[in-house]
Amino acid sequence: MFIQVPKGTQDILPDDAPKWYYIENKIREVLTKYGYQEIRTPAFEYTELFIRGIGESTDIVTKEMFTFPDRKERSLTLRPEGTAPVVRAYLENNMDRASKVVKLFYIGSMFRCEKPQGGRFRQFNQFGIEVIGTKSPEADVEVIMAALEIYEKLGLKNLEIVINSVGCKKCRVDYIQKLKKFLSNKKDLLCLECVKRYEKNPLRVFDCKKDSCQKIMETAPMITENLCPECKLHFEEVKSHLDDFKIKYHLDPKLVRGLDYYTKTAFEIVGKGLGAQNAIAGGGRYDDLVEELGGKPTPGVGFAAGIERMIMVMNQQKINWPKPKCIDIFIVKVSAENKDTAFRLLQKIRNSGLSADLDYSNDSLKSQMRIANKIGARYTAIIGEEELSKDMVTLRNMQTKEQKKVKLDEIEKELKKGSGLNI
RNA sequence: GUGGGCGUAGCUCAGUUUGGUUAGAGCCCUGGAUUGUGGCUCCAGAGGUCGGGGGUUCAAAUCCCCUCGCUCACCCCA
Repeated sequence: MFIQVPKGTQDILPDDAPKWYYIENKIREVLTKYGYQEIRTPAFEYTELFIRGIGESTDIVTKEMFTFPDRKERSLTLRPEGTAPVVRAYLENNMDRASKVVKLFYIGSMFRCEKPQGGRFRQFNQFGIEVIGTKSPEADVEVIMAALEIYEKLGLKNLEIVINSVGCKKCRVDYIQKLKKFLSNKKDLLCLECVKRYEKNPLRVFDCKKDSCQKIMETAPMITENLCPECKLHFEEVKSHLDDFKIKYHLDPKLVRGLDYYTKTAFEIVGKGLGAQNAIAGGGRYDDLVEELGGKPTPGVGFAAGIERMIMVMNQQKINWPKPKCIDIFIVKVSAENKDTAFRLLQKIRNSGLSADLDYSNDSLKSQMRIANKIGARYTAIIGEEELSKDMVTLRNMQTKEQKKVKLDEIEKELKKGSGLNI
């Protein structure tokens, strides 16, 4: 076997590439309308950024990062997510001084060293947005609406919004204590995994799929019942704005996200029929992150969305992708003697702004016509003795089969007539 | 990291249970029928280390062991 792509990576082949730029353009179009500006950060950062940003005990940091030393033994890591780098860039470039609220978006590859699975890759692409500098619940809602509009414009259907509040530093600590207390005398009833979770992050016990653990958690205290007044009010306002815009959502007090920096609002957008990896976007508020990374206390909110998973949903829902543009004109030479003329004409047509191509081989006319047909050329320009003697080509409309002789100089004019060959 | 399924032509797959001549089909590709004209049809042709290595055997795509890859689920996430 030849060398293959590394595990969990993939080639985007010419047939699929247009899907990607179609999606990327739509993302840029919608987010620009919402007042966001694009930012591009490096593919790797100093490892410490992610340890401090995402959290030392998270799965991403403990077992999923591509980490390697540079030549001076400084530890680098391929970015596993986009928020920490954006906040780093925000601080490093003093963006807080330019305006009070900064609204950024990014599109790019992320890297996590996990075992690949349906909808899960080691290099995958996300787009995401970050609103830094406001604690207004309107920002939380705007972020969700921006994501929804992108999905809607691309034709995605059957999406569900799941939302929760995970509280702030203060009320979460109180709540976790309460939850631990509740679980402490039930530890022997929990599964092995959940006993570990109890120690590490008791909120995750809610996620366990085992019936026995679920049963115990039914009577557990809920975070939403234990929010401090500020968090409770914030959550109420977020919900009422969503109601106001008639955006349907599903409240899930058990939704806990895997990154430590989330506070208050946490949400996911879930696609149906995607298998186990069904979250196409996830995000929330991170009011402590900027400070964690060395800035002044500054609130923020955002989300990250998986582009591969979007494409999976779109393919599954049989969305009509825009057709890629075909070549305008394919030059066909009757014999090898017309090669030079054909080559010169080719470049001339290209210089006029039309797309053109030809087959460089000396294959038969029939074979060249087949190629023209296969690549979907709108017209062929046939060059032979007969045409050359009059400084003309035979222009053939490949759809209608109509053809006529046209002066070399008038090919461009002929094609640009609009309806094309009307002969 | 744990567990299941699968690797045969560029693609989709048959053949593996029960080892037995030159490993098949459809699509795709190339050429011809049509000597200056594509798609449809017909004809012909090309294309394979049967994922890789080792073992058993007179004989292995087929049985055994190892390995690599893909895939699904768990964990977690986009």
